[in-house]
Amino acid sequence: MSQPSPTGQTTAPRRERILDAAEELFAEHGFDGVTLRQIARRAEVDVALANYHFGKKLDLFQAVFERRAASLNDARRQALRASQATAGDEGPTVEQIIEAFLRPLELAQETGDEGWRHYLALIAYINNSPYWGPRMMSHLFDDLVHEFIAALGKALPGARPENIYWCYHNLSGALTLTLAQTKRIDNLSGGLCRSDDLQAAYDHMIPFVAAGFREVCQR
Amino acid sequence: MSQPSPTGQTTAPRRERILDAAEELFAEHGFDGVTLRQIARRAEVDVALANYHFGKKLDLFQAVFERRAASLNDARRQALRASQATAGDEGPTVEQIIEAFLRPLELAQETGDEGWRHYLALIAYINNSPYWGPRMMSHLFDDLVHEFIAALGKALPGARPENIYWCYHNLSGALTLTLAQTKRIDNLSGGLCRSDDLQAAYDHMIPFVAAGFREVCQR
DNA sequence: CAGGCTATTCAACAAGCGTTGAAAAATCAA
DNA sequence: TTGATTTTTCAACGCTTGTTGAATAGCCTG
Repeated sequence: MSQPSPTGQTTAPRRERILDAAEELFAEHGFDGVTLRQIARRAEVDVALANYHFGKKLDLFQAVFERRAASLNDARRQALRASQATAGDEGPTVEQIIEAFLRPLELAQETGDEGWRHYLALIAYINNSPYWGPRMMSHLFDDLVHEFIAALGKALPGARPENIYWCYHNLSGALTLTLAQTKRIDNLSGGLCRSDDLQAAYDHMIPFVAAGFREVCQR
Repeated sequence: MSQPSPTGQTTAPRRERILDAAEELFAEHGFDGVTLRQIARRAEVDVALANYHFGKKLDLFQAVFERRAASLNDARRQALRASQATAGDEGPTVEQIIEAFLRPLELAQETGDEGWRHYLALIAYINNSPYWGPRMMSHLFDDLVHEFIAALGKALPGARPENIYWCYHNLSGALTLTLAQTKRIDNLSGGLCRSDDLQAAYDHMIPFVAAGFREVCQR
């Protein structure tokens, strides 16, 4: 009676509902800004159940962080491979690589599954946090990032590795702020730009970043 | 007997010590990740004193946020004015404008005053936070940002305002991650890049961003 | 239907939280 | 030295927090 509900909304398995609620709340308020009781309330579940399924609060946080990581990494890796397959011997261009790095995120956010939007906002929170940031990000994303950086190195022959890393840092920052969905650019532009218009965000980000890479790494 | 201490370290006026401690802790752990008791302990002060000087916890947070805002805005505005003064009728170039936007931050962080480093990390935290972000940032920084955007508009004749705002968004993201000082790029690059090497960070960021603006806004 | 396992709730714990009012100390003016 | 004012401490409040152990309900296997 729990899974095949007609609406398919509130009756998902409780374990999953806890993850969903935690994902949304952690993304908006951070680890310390959220209470296990708030999570339980939103999941319509008893407080103790989170503990039964996930252990301590920090373990729940990590479970949320890891739930979608593999599938996200697969999508991005696959996009990179695809661009490499269609390219010639010299490999894909900078634009194509950045495109492969970013578009899967846009697609994930556009599935209509709000969970992905919250998840990516959570990644933004973690990536920008001096405390959780380095360790948690490294653990899940370093391998993938190094693949992309290697591809960029090939697309920018003769570039100094140091320069590539600094450029990646700039890319990562622009992306992080986009994922955070803070609505700041909405206010600033008087409604001309909308944080939730992801296609516009990435359409402007890709040429911006590609030009930056070329400028810094290729002269 | 309190101010003219020989070392000038721990004997600063207590009100200021509270702000310093709060600044550092809020920057690292966010608003909810810090306890008034932790702040008081670091400031070597009684818990109740924070309340006496600043009121509620949120008021203290805002006091920290506002303490250095005016002087920072002045420095950046002055840098913009200087670049406008030395430029001809068509105004400063994109590089010069970005330079004016960023270098005062580098200088602030390099004064040796650790407080500035913490303060700028706090701004990164706020700017990336969906909850505090838009309102608090707008209140203190919108006027200045609009001045810079106007200058960029003049340096990029014919550019669509929408494109300029999206480029500013990318710039803001790269800057925010730099200010956060998360050490992620240090790990990723195997020590090749250092988050606290601000000159390197800005030296790479300025041409990167300027090229991005040109690419997106000027063709 | 019986029995074992998993999932879920209930009730409560000690600890720590932000905040407060009143007492004490320090500072300053006359 | 007085007395008034500001600054700082003390002690405590009511409340919420994360976490837990025991009790209950649900579910599958035989």
